[in-house]
Amino acid sequence: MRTEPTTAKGRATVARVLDAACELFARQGIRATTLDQVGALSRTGRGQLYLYFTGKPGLVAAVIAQQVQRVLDAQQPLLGTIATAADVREWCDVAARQYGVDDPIRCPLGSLVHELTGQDGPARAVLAEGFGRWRAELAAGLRRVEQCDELAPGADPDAVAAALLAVYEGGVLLAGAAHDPTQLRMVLDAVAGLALASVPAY
Amino acid sequence: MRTEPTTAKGRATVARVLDAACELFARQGIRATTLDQVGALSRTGRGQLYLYFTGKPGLVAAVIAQQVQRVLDAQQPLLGTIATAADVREWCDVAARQYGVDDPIRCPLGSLVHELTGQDGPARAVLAEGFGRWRAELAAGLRRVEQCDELAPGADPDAVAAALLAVYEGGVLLAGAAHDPTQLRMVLDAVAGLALASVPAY
DNA sequence: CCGTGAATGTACTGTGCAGTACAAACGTGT
DNA sequence: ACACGTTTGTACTGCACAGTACATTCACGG
Repeated sequence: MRTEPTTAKGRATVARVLDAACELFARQGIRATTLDQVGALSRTGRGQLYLYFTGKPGLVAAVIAQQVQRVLDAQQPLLGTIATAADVREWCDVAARQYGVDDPIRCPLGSLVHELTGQDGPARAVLAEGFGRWRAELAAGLRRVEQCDELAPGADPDAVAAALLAVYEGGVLLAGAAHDPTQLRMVLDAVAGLALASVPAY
Repeated sequence: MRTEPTTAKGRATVARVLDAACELFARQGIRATTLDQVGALSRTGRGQLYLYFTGKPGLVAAVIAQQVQRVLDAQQPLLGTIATAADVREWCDVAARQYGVDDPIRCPLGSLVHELTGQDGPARAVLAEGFGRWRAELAAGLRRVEQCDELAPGADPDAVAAALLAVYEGGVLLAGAAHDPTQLRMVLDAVAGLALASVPAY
């Protein structure tokens, strides 16, 4: 961001651009999104894009930071209250259900990983740190589950958290390739089933 | 492929182009690879690219088919002989160890998923079918493990196979974001640990 | 009501890359 | 040795998009 906006109008424009870019990057990828598309969706001209961001690389960096914040904010209410095995299953359910049969299946964070070239080290670091925080919050929830003795015996909350996050990202990938959201549900259920103490109905 | 090569020389050229394109697509992605780069690496000119392939989309389709075949061929010896829990752990170990600390961490198949636009339906289908075969071979191996009673009680071989593949793809993604191959190893070990019967040393 | 800095829109430029045309070299059968 | 189809290299064209320059409009303080 070259010039900080000083007026309310300017800040609104920056927010609109960020929103539009988040949307487009998540839906069709970074390289497939042109600055004209961002301009059209946010109803701004080229002028602002180069006034508030230093060109496309700058916009990408800003969007990644924003997208990380968004995802974590969206996850927080669910992750923060995980305390039982049922809550974990609920989290899986929500994660799987967010993708309809029609819209493209991509994680707004995961889909960005492969589009960063070797030279955007900082952006990649922000992304990696976002995944780290995500995993940490999940691990905190799983530790509470462990307190209730609803974790499978011998399962390490940190390892399970990393595994759940990975299986989610991988599940999104496979489901995206097959255009079939149920593949995501299947793998999430599979790992959840292995990691949580089976609670027979007695 | 517009024109099939009829001579040995022509076939050799096609093979060289396919090799070079596989390499470049896997390393830097489809959109980041120019036809000139493919030409340079395979020591061919533009002429051949448009003689044997119908332009870039055609090349992409051919490369995907080739890449699927390659990965499955490479996996076959290992997957075909899985019979015990130790074999599964060995598979995880090999999968994790293939990435050095320096080279970019990307699955040659997984990294392609996000680069296909909505319009390359056939290419995506080939990719999805490749994942399907991969999972099927893994599942066959896990069924043999089940025969030995070395699968965790109640674990379904098919579900575990899907989960292992997903956690591999997701682990590659996370490890790639963090530039840290150990993240892949961690999540593979975590899922393998949950899915395989714990064999205490007694 | 005017002046100044912020914000906005547009028209222009350069470049990198996909796609095309075509001429030269190769090689195989007769 | 010749002829013809195959293979190869290169030079050209057009376009899409990032980046730039600049003229115009807005809004707030004096």
